[in-house]
Amino acid sequence: MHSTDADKAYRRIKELIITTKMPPGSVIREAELMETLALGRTPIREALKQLQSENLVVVASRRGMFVSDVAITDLQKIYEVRVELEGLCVRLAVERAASMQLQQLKKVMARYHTGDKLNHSFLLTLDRQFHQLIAKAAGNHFLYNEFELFYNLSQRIWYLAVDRLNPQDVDIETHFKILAAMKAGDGVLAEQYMREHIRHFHQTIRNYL
Amino acid sequence: MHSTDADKAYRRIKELIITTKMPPGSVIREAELMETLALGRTPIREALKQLQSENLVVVASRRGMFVSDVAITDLQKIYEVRVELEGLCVRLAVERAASMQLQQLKKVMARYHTGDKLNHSFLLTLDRQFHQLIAKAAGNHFLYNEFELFYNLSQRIWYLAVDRLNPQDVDIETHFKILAAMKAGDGVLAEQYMREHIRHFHQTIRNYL
DNA sequence: TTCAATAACATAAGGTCAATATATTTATAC
DNA sequence: GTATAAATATATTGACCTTATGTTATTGAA
Repeated sequence: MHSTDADKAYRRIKELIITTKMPPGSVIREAELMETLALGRTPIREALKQLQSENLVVVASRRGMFVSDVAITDLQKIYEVRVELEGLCVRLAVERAASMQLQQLKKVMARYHTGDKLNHSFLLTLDRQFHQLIAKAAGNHFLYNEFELFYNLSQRIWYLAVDRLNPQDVDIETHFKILAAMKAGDGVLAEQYMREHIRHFHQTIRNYL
Repeated sequence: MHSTDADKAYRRIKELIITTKMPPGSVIREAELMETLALGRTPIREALKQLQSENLVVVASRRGMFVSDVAITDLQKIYEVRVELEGLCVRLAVERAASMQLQQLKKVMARYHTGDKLNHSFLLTLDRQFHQLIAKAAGNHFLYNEFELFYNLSQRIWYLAVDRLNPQDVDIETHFKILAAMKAGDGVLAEQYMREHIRHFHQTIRNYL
């Protein structure tokens, strides 16, 4: 399975934007990215166009491209959609998740006990995997696409505040509650925990911003 | 305000796909679209790439592009997300809608009384405008983007069944109930009606499919 | 009948040229 | 001399066209 240059460009630029290595509002020069990534104009352009539709890049016709800005109000807007989306995810996951998928969740959470609880990037990876597995387990690829979009937007804002954040701010504990509710087959409770978890995440960031 | 060729191509091809003039599963040839739309290869490609990210086009690398297929299960998947998304839209709209936006809704609904109730395309236009106004009134452009995506997917399936549908199947009545609840400031009730409305829409189509 | 070589075809990528928005400079009027 | 406006230079994306590459179907021989 070969991935195209356009896809490589897409993934790399997306990573740069989410981690704020390309900070919000900064100018994007096609020529610069062509050099940096050692790729042609076409794949770069396609990647940027895709990122535009994901609200990570803004294109001003014949003026320039920019990493999309992050308004203070964006956090609220992203949060209020994430809560619904991922609430739905976990509710559906309880109905549809195969036992294998629950096992995967358990395995991911087991890493929490062995890993470095003070390492930001470790905790973030864990959180992403957890949410991704649940979104996958919902068995709805349309929903999964939306989940990815909003999780990315959310994560970028997290990176904006990362220097001021404490590791214990990452609320991994609720993951265990969610998982327990899922195993018990209680979709309503699992959703409630998920909503709390996401609300906590966003409120923590808001306090530091 | 000039729109680019790529944007024109995007809008025209999207319309062709949603109205099933380009039916699900059919082959898309870049060269053919270049002739039909009298545009170059670049804008066509950009449009198709964008439509790919909206689940309307499937690109098989170096093999061909296709209008995305519609599985029977897609209706359910799209429905279950639409219900949440638009439920949230109307709930937020009740909190945030300016009085001008409520007036616009009223104006759109007034057309229902004067228009041709047996004309499918008229009713569909009305329905779209109604849902769009509410989604806009929610004051969250991230959410609005998602709304558009899922409404489009939903509408395409509607077109698949249009020949077997009766005009009275289009449940415009509930629009009035939603509007009334909105004016009364009852977000919970408005959301409940919206969910019913969307459920009704999808169940009707399912019966004919 | 099966497998390998090849031809045909479609997208992927590269590079050039064109269009346009913005900044800069220059000329003119007051 | 200064301010305003027109003209021009520059920078950046938009579009086009050519070439490369990979996939599939076909054809022919073992």
